[in-house]
Amino acid sequence: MTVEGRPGSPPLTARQEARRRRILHASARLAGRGGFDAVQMREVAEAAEVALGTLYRYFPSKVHLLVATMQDQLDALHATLRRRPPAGESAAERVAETLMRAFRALQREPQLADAMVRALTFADRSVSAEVDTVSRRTTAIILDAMRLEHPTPQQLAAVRVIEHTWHSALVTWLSGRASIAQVRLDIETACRLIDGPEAAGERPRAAR
Amino acid sequence: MTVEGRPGSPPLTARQEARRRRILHASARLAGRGGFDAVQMREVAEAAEVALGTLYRYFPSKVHLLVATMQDQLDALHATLRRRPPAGESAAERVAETLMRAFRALQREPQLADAMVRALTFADRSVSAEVDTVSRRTTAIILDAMRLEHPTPQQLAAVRVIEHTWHSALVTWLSGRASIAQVRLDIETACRLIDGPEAAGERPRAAR
DNA sequence: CGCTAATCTAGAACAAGTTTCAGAGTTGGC
DNA sequence: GCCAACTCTGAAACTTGTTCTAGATTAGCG
Repeated sequence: MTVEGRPGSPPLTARQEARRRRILHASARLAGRGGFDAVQMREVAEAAEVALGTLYRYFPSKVHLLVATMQDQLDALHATLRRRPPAGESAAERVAETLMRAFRALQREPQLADAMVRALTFADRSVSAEVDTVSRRTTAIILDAMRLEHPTPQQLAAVRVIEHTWHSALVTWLSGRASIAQVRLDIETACRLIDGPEAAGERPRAAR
Repeated sequence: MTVEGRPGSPPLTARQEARRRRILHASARLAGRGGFDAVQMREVAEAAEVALGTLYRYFPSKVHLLVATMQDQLDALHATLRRRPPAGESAAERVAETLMRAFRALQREPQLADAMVRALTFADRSVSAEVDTVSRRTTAIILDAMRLEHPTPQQLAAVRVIEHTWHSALVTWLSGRASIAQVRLDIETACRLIDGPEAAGERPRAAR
């Protein structure tokens, strides 16, 4: 029914792919200004030179659109990180460094971050597949940073908590209820879980 | 400007207090059925026998209304918990038990939980004061469960991460992306942070 | 009581997300 | 090149959150 950029569904023609790209671009640009509220479906359609009905065929709701926008941004981030991997000594350090780097990227476009994160947490069941994709990509980024051959089940559990912390801390920062320092502390605290409770002596300390 | 039930602002007359109560009651009832979407301002106003404009004078937006509803529910929960405190031996156990108990309470009214949590995470800056109140009450509940005389800074940091985990896990459960077992595991994982990385034999003992 | 300011009501009006529909344009298969 | 099926467009309509207005009610006060 829906076109969807996901590989697997009917492949898009070049023009369709271009439309999809224009839409995502317009979405990100509008979000970069006023945040969630500034992404108005009529304006996105106009900016992407597409009819409103078409926009809705590509993305069945504003939330779908913004979650897709987030997938896009995450991909870009992941690529960047692969090019310059984190340098910490322990897995915990590398994860914390990676997340803080992602965080600084979001800081540069706080309005865009606002739009994407609000969409993500506001998403209801009808978007759960897409949200899940975002979640899986986030997990992949964290696991990449850990650089472990065989993460233990406990470490995987730790990754889940870290992700929760990351999302929630982001939300509190975006709504002005936590400072950046606080976010960093929260992330570092959660990352302590990676090295496990036996962490003798060594405690997370800022790399560099 | 706004009436607000918060003590401090102009005291409400009995009729106003009654209106406020009717509104919150109607809100919770509607949320208990269809969740966030079912809480429609016109319907709340009608059910509470109040004009739409009055509803907006008491709660300046749907999100404000639902966050206030959450404050209400949290108060009730906190009272219940005080009556029957958690019984675990370590602070971590008691916190996990408390949160799982809260979680079961929410499970009984998943639609209501959905409405409240969605409102909470969707809230923008204009609601941050109210959201902060909710957050502080949650913190109080957790600290109560820990029953520590002097929580260390690290333990306070752990509480923050636990709260993040709690919120975010709730969101993923509500959107059908995590099972209850998974939520429990996540909460228990986060609670491991309380007992601290030095987890040797005995640690934070209950002040009892 | 009677006055004045604040509050409440009913209802219209507005804004933005979403749906719908008729007609024009594309595409893929033959 | 031509047809059938699908896609896109433009515009109107519908829904629900939010705002506004004019007139009724109520509360506080002398």
